[in-house]
Amino acid sequence: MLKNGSTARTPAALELGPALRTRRKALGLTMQSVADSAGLSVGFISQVERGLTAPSLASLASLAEALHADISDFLQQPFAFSQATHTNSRHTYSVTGADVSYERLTAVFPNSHLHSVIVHEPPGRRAEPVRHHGEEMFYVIDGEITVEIDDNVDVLRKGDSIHFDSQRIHTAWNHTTQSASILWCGTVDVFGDAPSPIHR
Amino acid sequence: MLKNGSTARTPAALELGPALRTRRKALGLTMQSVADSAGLSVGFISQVERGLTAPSLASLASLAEALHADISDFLQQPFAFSQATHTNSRHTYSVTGADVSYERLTAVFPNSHLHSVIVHEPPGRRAEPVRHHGEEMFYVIDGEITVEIDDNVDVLRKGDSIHFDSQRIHTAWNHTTQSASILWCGTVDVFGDAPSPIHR
DNA sequence: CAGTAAGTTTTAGTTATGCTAAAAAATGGC
DNA sequence: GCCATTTTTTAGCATAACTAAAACTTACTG
Repeated sequence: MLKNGSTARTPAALELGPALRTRRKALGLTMQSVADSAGLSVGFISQVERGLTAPSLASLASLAEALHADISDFLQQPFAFSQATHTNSRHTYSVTGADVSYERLTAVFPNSHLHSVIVHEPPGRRAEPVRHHGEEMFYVIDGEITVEIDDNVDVLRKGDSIHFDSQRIHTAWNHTTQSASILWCGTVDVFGDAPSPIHR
Repeated sequence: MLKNGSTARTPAALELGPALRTRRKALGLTMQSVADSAGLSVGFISQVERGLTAPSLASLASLAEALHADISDFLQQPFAFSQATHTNSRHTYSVTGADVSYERLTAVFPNSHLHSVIVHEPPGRRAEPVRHHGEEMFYVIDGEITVEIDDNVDVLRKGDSIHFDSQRIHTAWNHTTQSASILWCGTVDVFGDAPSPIHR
């Protein structure tokens, strides 16, 4: 992989070993005991922790389990950022054609996952059902909307909320005759900061 | 790995392929283009997506990058779940001693990362500055609060919001004489549903 | 429907590396 | 100093990660 240009910045790999070691130490365990409970050899643990070798996903899974952690705990890199937005000075997006508008609440920083918008949904408009990665949460600031997840229909009124796995087929619409304001929050990149999803 | 008792439940592996495929489809990409940008072969992509083979961490990293996603997005087992909460019927927590109260908005499903609460913050109360993994977002439903991130102080009023990396040292308090209601949303497990990390 | 182009699956093969076992080297009481 | 424990190093094997190319699908186009 080293000769492969596209992987030049080898992201997580550099941190993986040390992270595993830190975790093991935090639990006060010896390489031997971890090796045993993960079904691997001591020497190998040593190699992995020092980044001399990368474990297979299977081994990493065993390791994580032995360390009572989640695989993903070892594969992320931290970063710092923060941003506030204020009611009056918020930039509003409108999709041409539709009369929905969005106010963006979240910033983008390397590896940020959380995104949030206030959506002003006009009466009647109905979006295509979709499914994709991530999770979402709606909180109704004003008005009412109907949410359909798989075959489950729910009416949310002011102050209500819903939280679901985006892999379920979902859609929502404003069934009333007045505009609704929704605070949407999720792990899905709705802004297309990352090169945007192309739908046919 | 098959003979290894401790890995019996081979967790993520089973879902990894499909997850990658879902993501690729969501982006409207072809195996060829993904293969190219990840520096891998088409056939291999096919094998991986159908779970016939497991990619190495390095390849998985390239893949994730090509799919504009984070490795960890693919290593969690998806599960289907959704839950709505309604204003009147929401369970309210109160921490004994303090007079803050919380209304929980999110559900827990395996590997869910998104958590959300409505926090009713009484005047004056001030929490310890902390830093930890994850991201957070506040939205002020009612009242006002002061948020301090690193050395940056911000006053948020009704309708304002803030989004930040939890690794920055942060704290917030209600500087007014009236109660404030905050919608808090983040990737941090504030409920302690997941087995908690062991400190020291 | 034939013709072809784009996408995906299959197959067969090689190379690389994930991983082990065992020996060497630290580390650290007593 | 020595012995017990933990970690590092080395050498080597076998698995499976990965490729290239051919076969199969699907869908469009005149």
